[in-house]
Amino acid sequence: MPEGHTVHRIANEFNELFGGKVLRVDSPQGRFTDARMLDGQRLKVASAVGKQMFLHFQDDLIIRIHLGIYGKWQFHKGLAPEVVGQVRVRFAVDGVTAELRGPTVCEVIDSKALAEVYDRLGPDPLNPDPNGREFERFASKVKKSSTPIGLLLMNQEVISGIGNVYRAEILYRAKINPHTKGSDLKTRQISELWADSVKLLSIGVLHGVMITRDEFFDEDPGKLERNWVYKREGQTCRKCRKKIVLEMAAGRKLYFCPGCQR
DNA sequence: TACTCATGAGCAA
DNA sequence: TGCTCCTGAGTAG
Repeated sequence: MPEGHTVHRIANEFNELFGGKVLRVDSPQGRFTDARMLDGQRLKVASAVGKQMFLHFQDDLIIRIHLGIYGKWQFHKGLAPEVVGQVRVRFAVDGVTAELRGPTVCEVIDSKALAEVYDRLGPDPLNPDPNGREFERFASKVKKSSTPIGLLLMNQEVISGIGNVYRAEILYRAKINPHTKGSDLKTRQISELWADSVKLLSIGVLHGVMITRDEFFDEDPGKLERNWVYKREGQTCRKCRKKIVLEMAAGRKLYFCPGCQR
């Protein structure tokens, strides 16, 4: 489930399992041609911004990984398993192997290129600045834009880490219609969107799934009960009983409640 | 077995 | 806006 919370979880797991260690790196599929260059290097630290993960090795070697829709990580304890299917890259130490399949991006960059990636990305609710500067960046981009908030939340230059599920759920929780222009939102509403993003993504990191109903923040109720509107088109709203609507917006499915989100 | 769909994003028109 | 790429799960027949 590659929205920002998944990527941060994986980065945490990498730090626990591989941080400070010398890694064996190979590409069974053969498409990650830089695997040989990284093999035998020490991983300093893993970090994440939005949906992108960065593995920082010695000598200014950084692997940038973006899962896209299809990308997946699998961690195996014990002996390295036999390769099944298309494995882009494997990272291993004695007793642990991490396999990456189907990423949109898996490439080696240096710190200069990393800075350029950081510049492009909007603030990440999972890396909040205690001084509130990240919120200010988000608010200023939203206020200046005549684009609907439903599209702005999906734009990684505006806020990074939000995907289709959180987009729909965060707007529902804020009772904001996704077609509302960014510039028409009140500061209070933008502030609420940011605060709720911080909250929901943090819950997501904790559980590993996207739970957006407060009553289930402590325990996952299963995928049919986790959300308010996502994938619930045609079903009745859990609050106002109106039917949840599904529209296509910029090629992606957009779910909302026409009663609660006027 | 074949087809459809998905939590993403870059690019051309 | 539509096409393309990447992979695997679920479903129809």
